[in-house]
Amino acid sequence: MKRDRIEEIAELLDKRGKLSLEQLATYFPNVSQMTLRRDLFQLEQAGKIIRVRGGAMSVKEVQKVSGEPYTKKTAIHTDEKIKIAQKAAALIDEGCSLFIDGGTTAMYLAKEIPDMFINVFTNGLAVAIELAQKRKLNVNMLGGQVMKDNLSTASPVAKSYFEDTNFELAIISTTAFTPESGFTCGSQVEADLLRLVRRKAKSLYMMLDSSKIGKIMPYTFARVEDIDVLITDDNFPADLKTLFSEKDIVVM
Amino acid sequence: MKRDRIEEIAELLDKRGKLSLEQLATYFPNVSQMTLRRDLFQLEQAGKIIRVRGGAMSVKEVQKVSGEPYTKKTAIHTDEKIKIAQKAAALIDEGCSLFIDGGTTAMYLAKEIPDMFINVFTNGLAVAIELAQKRKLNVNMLGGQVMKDNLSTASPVAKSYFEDTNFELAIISTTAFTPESGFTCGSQVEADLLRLVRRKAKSLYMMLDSSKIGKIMPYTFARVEDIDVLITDDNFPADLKTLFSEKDIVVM
DNA sequence: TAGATTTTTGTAAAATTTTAACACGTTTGA
DNA sequence: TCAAACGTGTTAAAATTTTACAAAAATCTA
Repeated sequence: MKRDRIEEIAELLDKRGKLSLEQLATYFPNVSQMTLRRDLFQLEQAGKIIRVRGGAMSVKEVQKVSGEPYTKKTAIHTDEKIKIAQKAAALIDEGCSLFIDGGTTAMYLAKEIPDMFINVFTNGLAVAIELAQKRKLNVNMLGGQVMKDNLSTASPVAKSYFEDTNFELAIISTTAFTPESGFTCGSQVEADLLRLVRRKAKSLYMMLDSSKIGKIMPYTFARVEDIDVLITDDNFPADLKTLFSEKDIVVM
Repeated sequence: MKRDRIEEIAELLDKRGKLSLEQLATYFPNVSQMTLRRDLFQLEQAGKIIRVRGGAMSVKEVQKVSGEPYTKKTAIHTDEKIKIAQKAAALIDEGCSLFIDGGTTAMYLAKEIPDMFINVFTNGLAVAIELAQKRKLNVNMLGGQVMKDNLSTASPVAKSYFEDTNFELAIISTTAFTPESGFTCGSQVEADLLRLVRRKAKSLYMMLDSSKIGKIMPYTFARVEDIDVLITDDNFPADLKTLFSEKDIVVM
């Protein structure tokens, strides 16, 4: 039981890279934090993890040369995003061809996608690296100028790149949403890219964590009626839910 | 002075592996612990160290353990590669536009390039992420299929991408070299890309760590006479040095 | 060069996390 | 069966980190 738990913790850390003690505690509700602490201590002794203030991280994570998440402040709304990502990952069918954007939610989606034969296009550097870990999966990176704040690329040249590529599905996450302005983002070229993706894809799934509702960014890249499925979390307001449902958009 | 101190801290940590804040404080008696703390925070952001309770440890230290395919590669001959990267970084002038490839040596180069106003094109995902950390620097990522073994992209589409872009300098690293076959790599599309880069760039600097001498890969992308500067380590054989020098190629 | 603005630094309190100590139930093995 | 060893939970104490604010230094600008 102890052994099992410790192994589970090690696996979790390998998957997540880094976990706080509180997050660990939610995974193991029937033991105390002190016990988990002692487990972490043992794993540290074994050289499998590194304890950092607030929790621990897997050694593997550090070994990824410039691995992103552990430096980033991914702390915000992580759990919601992971849940959304899990829902989205479940919607992907083997053999399909899809586009994923470069946001942080997309990053979690990349982690959750199981290793299977699919073609993925992305404009996210971190997303591409994460996906490259999977053997069966084929990753295609969109080129362009790298945006430093979210590690994704965008460029007008993408248009020509897309000419010869096809994908059935696009799963994108938004940084801001209001019913009036629709889904918006902060950069002109990014909006251009996403609009292009929207037109290219047969279906468009949108990942929206509820913390982004009510925010408006300068450029609209999609409106409510443009999407086919909305993937969100439990805090999604009921009135918005009906708004989407009325337009035959699946909310999950 | 801040910059210097931070660098000193990074070096110290690379040497010692792990240091407590108190130990650090004895090394820097004229600044407060809070300042050191902030320095460590910055270094953590840059991905060079990991802060642990009580102090910090260098990423290198952790990386010395075993790891994944890409990681494994980076672990070998690290010190030589870093030295080569430092030499190469010193050759970059502010304001210029250059291409860097996606290899592991290029990764170290990316780390060594100071934050200045330059334009960098790269086909390396990890390289792009590393460069994106720098404020003044502008990064452009080449798109294409992601090669999982070295986290770089290559695609025939790159050709069209390059049509409107210009760079004076290309610094690329090779995976194999012999005087007869020249600089070779393992993938057809990668060779295509590098040949294209070679023709686009006014000057071509090649990074070659001596462990790669004598190895041959299937595709030649450059011959001895194609390059302008060869950047290598101290173990570089004297006879090869003369071979390059005879063709007016700077060896350093 | 003076003045304004930004950056860097120091101090001390507040918040958080970790450790230590002890008690209690369970398992193990003679 | 009993005792020793082990795993666990609870609490208080210790240590570390973060935050907030002010002062000093450096940089920029007119």
